[in-house]
Amino acid sequence: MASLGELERAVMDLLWAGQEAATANKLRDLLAQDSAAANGIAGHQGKDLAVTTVLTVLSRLEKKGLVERERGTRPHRYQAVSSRADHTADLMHEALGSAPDREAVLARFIGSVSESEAATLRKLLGKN
Amino acid sequence: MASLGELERAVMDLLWAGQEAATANKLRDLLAQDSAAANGIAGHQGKDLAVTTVLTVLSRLEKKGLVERERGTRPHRYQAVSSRADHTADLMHEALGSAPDREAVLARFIGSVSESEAATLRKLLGKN
DNA sequence: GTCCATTTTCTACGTTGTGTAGAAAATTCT
DNA sequence: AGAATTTTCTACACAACGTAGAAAATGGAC
Repeated sequence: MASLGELERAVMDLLWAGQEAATANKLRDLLAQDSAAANGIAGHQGKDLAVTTVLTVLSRLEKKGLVERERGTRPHRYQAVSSRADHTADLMHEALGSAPDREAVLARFIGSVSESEAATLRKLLGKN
Repeated sequence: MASLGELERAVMDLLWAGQEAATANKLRDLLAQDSAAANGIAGHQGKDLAVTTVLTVLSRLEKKGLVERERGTRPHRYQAVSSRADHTADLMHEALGSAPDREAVLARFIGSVSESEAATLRKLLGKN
């Protein structure tokens, strides 16, 4: 599937966090804020990227099928195709599917899950 | 963590499949066999790589912590550090851990698991 | 102890993915 | 139409990976 670079990931995180579709400019601003926060608010006014950079990344994410763009409105608006939870679950399935011995994988996986997660899983499996 | 290239993955698959530590030459031969089989046995005698290529890949895998080498014996012998099941389960945990909303991820994950896998999970989790 | 065959390390090149952005084209606003 | 905004095109640097030759290290034969 698609593994993401650092910036691609940051953009997806923003899209996943926000509920509405966002423009490239909006995303650029949010990225600047985030990086400022990351460096401690002191002075360092977080590297802000060129809008074209953000647009390039968005195009690549669109090509990878992770992002959808509304071409109708003039500043195009972008949104994640699927939720972070769905995407992450897909990644987990992808990993699981890459092994021929799925049962063994599940056994190891369960073996190293926290107790609260185990509880969550029991609940989820119980209902069916 | 470490994402693997195509050849790196092929080498790991061989190491995971075999129980004993293997030499680079042995792995080269196995890779040639595999690629021959992949192309249908007809003639195409599977591209065989230079041993140095295999050694380079093994070094990189060692640096990534996926492979361990015995330096004592003269043709060094290589083996996987952890089983494929362990490695795959680690990847799943890595994906899971990358999301802030783990419960949601688990819900999606369980939602798209086959019935037999669900059964396996119930068994592994003890409780009903 | 020297020479040869085997093995390992070092170095390198081509390709692809990603971060980055300027130049140019397209579109909208006034 | 002209100016401002937005999008596309093109490009470059850097890292990862597939690939392997050249050179160095090692072990065995004589």
